Amino acid sequence: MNDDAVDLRARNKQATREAISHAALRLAIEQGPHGLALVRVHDIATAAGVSPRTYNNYFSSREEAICAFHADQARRAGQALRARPAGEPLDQAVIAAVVELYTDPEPDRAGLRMIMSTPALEGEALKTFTMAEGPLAEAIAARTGVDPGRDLFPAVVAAAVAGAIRVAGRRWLEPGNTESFAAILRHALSVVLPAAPPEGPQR
Amino acid sequence: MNDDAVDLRARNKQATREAISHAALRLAIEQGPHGLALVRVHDIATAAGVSPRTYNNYFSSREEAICAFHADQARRAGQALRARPAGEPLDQAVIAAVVELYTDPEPDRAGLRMIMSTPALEGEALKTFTMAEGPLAEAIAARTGVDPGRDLFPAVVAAAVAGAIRVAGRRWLEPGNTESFAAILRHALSVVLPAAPPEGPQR
DNA sequence: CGCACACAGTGCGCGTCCCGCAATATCGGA
DNA sequence: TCCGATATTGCGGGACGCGCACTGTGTGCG
Repeated sequence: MNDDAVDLRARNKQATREAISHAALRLAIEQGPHGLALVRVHDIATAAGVSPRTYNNYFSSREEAICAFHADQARRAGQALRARPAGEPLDQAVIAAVVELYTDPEPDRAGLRMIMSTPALEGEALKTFTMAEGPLAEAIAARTGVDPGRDLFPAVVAAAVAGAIRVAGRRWLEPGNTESFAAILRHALSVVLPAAPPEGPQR
Repeated sequence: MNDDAVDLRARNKQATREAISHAALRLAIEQGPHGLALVRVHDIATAAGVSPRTYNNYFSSREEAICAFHADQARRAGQALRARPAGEPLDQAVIAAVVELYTDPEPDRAGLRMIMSTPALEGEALKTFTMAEGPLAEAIAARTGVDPGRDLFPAVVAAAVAGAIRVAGRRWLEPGNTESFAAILRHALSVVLPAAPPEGPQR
């Protein structure tokens, strides 16, 4: 959760965590959307070079392991927004932050498609996505000067943004699509982001 | 005029389905948010008056059984919107439809709180919520005359609406809250619903 | 320089779950 | 009333999640 780990020990831990997660995703992709049940824990552990028991020390379900990467990335949404210049309007700041976050490494089409077309994985992914709304909402609150405890605006906008990202991802994966993910993302976000913070301190 | 299966057999099936689901939710509430693991399949089945194997014929996981009610309700979002008068503006129609859908039987606080404070259940609930976005998006598309295959507007708005409902639910459950669910719901929806369909047939 | 400690990795075993298969009970319709 | 459809159930296997205890290695202190 903290990246200050200069600790070499923690580094190895993180490395094996990523190794397991990566192996899980890779095997899942190999089996295709309908073969999740065929991805045995034993296979994941072997592919990652650890024992099945160790795998279980890091993740308590295949879904969790497979979606770990997206979870980590989603967690960065809040700080991505905070990194935008302070004067920037909310809508532009959010769009810029999200586009940057989700296009720096162009998302893996196969992985995304795998997750979005597998109910069990989709549930896990949605959970992590929702978890990321909290930090994002706080960042929005900080930028707009709204008290998140008093007004729903930050949380609702954060949820809407997360939803727009999901929809954009879905569209991007559609067979006949030719547009870039960034373009779709901007379009989707522009639908919900005109939302303006409540005027004045009323209500 | 009736979508109720004239088939009496299907009725019984639906009845036992609800019996199992209801029993599952009740037991889960009894155990509290941290005792989901203590709700054994055997207990649910016994409480519902069926065998464990039958329980498994209806649901493939505890989470699914517990969240079945919310799933069914979420599925009605689309038709709730279609039931609104045709001339009504999109924002008012959606707000009216959603408020009606989620306040006719006032939601069960304990059940909602149970689900939202249990990660495993939350994932399942989010999945069902997301599933409901499809029909809702189609209804929005039909009302606005937008082709959902060409424009993201319907899907994005549907996702935003679902997000707003979630946020409203969360706020409603907060300890110090005194407002009615309907009021919170209207407020949350009003943040994202100013969104207007794309002008003209461009893009 | 070495030692004791903390902690990641591992093996084992138990309890539970999910589900395919096949037999049985039950109910609706002709 | 009887037949066919299907809902329910029992059984058994494969897999999983996790607590517990042990081992081996890197860490920091004396």
